[in-house]
Amino acid sequence: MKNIEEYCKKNSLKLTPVRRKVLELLLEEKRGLGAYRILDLLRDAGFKSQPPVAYRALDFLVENGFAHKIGSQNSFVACTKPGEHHSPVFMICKKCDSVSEGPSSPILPELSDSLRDTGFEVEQTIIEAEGVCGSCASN
Amino acid sequence: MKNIEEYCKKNSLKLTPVRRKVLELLLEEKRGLGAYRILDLLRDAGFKSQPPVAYRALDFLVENGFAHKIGSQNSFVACTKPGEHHSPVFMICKKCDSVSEGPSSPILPELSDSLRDTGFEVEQTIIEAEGVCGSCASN
DNA sequence: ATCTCCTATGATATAATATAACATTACATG
DNA sequence: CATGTAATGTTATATTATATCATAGGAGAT
Repeated sequence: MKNIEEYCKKNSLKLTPVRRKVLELLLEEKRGLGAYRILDLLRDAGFKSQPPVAYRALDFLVENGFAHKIGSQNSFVACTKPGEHHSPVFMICKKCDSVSEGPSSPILPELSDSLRDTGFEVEQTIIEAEGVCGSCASN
Repeated sequence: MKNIEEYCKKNSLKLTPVRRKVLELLLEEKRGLGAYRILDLLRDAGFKSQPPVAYRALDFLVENGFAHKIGSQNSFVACTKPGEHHSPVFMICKKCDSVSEGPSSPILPELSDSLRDTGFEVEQTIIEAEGVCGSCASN
C-alpha cells in the first residue's frame, strides 16, 4: 500500500478514497471479488455507491496495474506490482477459490516466439491456471 | 465436422440439431460469438430458442471439447480437436477481433513445473494472448 | 410393442454483470 | 477567482447467465 501511494504521487495519479478503499478490499481478500461484492463492501464502509462507482474504481486500478481482472470468473484481484504492465499468471484453486499470481517470466518469451511463428505479434498475455493450491493439497 | 460426428457416435454423445447448429455457427465465424449473438443466429435459422437453449448447447460443446469460452470477452469459439481436453492458447487480434487457437505444447510443461515450485498443482490452463494477427499486420 | 427412465428441450422468470448518459462537484492552474 | 478537466453522483438500461418447472423423445428392459 505504501508502495502504491508513492507510485501514485510520483506519477500524479489520484488515489481517491473510493479507489483506495477498493484496492484495500482486494488486498484483504485472497479470492477474486466480483464488482457487486465490492459494491456491497463499499456500502458497508459508508460509501453510498452505485455500480458505476465500483466499475470506475476497478477500471482505474486495472489500467494502472494495481489490479487484474480474472476473465474466467468476472472477478478482480489486487496486484502488488504497481504500474508494471506485466503479463500475469494466475493460479486459481478449484477447492478454495483462492487466486494468486505466479511467476510467468520463464515462459513468456518462448510463448511469444512460438506464436510469432504463426504470424501473430503478441502484446500481452493472460494465463489462468486452474488446479489445487498448496494449502488445499495438504488438507 | 465429419470428425466430430464420428467422435460423437463413438462416445455416444448426442449431437442434436441445436448443438450441431451452434457448432456450425462457431465454425463459420473467426471471431468469438456471444451467447446472445448465437441465439439471434439460431432464430434466424428457424429455431425458436430462449437463452437457456443457447447456453445448454454451448455447455455441451465446451464440456466435450468442441468449443472454448474466451473469458476476456464472454464469447465462444469452435475447437476442432474433438474431445481432447487440451489447454488452449488463444491469439486475439485487437484490430479485427479474430480469435485463433495457437500451439501451446512447447511451454505448458515448463509452466506447470514453475507453478508446482510454488506449491500449486496445475490441472488446466487457458492462455489468452492479445496482439495483432498476421493478416492485420500486413495491412 | 409398450413401459420406464433418463436426457434433452421448451418456457418463464429473474439473477448477475456491465455500461450509457447526463448532472454535479472538486480541485489544480492560470 | 475564473476556468477547464477529472472525478463522482445518479438514473436508467444493456448484456450475460442461470434457476425452475413443465414437456417431449428416445434407448433399453420386460
